[in-house]
Amino acid sequence: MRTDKTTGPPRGKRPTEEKDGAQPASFLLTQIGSHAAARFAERIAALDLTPPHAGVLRQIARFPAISQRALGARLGISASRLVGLIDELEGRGLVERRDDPADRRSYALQLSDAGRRMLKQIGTVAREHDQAVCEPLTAAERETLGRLLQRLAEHHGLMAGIHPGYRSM
Amino acid sequence: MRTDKTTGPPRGKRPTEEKDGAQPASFLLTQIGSHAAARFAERIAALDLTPPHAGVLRQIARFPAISQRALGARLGISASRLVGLIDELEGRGLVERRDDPADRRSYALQLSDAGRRMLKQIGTVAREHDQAVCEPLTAAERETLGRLLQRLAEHHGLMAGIHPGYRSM
DNA sequence: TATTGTTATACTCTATAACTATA
DNA sequence: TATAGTTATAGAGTATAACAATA
Repeated sequence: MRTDKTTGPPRGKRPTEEKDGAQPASFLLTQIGSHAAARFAERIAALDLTPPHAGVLRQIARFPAISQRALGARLGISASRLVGLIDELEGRGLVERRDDPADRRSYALQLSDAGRRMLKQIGTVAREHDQAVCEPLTAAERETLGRLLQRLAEHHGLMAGIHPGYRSM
Repeated sequence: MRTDKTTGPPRGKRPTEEKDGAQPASFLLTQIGSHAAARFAERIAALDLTPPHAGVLRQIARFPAISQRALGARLGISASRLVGLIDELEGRGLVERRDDPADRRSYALQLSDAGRRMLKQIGTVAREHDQAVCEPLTAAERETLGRLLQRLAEHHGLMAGIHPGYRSM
């Protein structure tokens, strides 16, 4: 028997129109995470790269001689899509497709010297980005935030460099 | 004259292959935020809704009689895209396009009773989602995380219900 | 017969521009 | 002339399926 107060907007307290008090943490995570991803994409666009490009370079550095297939699986990117990404990076001399002596179907992906330099620049950009994102927090607060987020990431099975949202953008 | 140690993978310490110690908070935010968004999308799919649908319902509840144009601006969604979203919600009897007496070009969007009930269900799902996301944290830790995230959101100008990533998915 | 890289194809999502009816 | 909603169109991004070479 719902009492029929259907007309107005009496949801909770509605303190003001601009800010609700205390949103759920999960909502804030989605919102800030999306914002952070967009800002990072803007920054590395200055290097003529997209987030997927950066992810590819990082993973090749981490696992030299990895095959395209394995790399795709690791990043959550389809093999067919990876072809284009590697094409672009190879075309710019950042990545090399060497022959895999053990299996002539596969490539053994390697970073070139230029690729390693680019990765260093990405690191610099990433640190600047991190500074900007965490700007309003003290060092101690950043430490606290980092620990809590790390716990969440581990709980949800999110591993190291994998798939931070290599979609769209 | 760079000493030529170009072959190996001597980046930093490389403690193990599976987990790096301490990733930047910004990266964790992107990763967890993306994960949380995907999980929320899964949950409301059980209500036959997408995140943009939920955002539309929430904003109409918050600003009854809002026009489509204003709603789109508020959500960061183009006016043309909003047409389809509202069509779907209206087709399911959740939203009503009433005439705006002040301006015959505009609609005055309203939630129906069914729309309000649906919004309640979304609220329930959202709470379950929040629980799941924050599961490994104690109540005190959730409180701490929430405060830190709120500070970040305010610093970056992210307002209440706006654009938590109503893209793709 | 299975797998690697590749290509072809199709599908989803979304925005921009053009259109109408009001203002 | 400008604005609300709508429709048409086009572009970006991505995955799935088919294909050739190799295992």
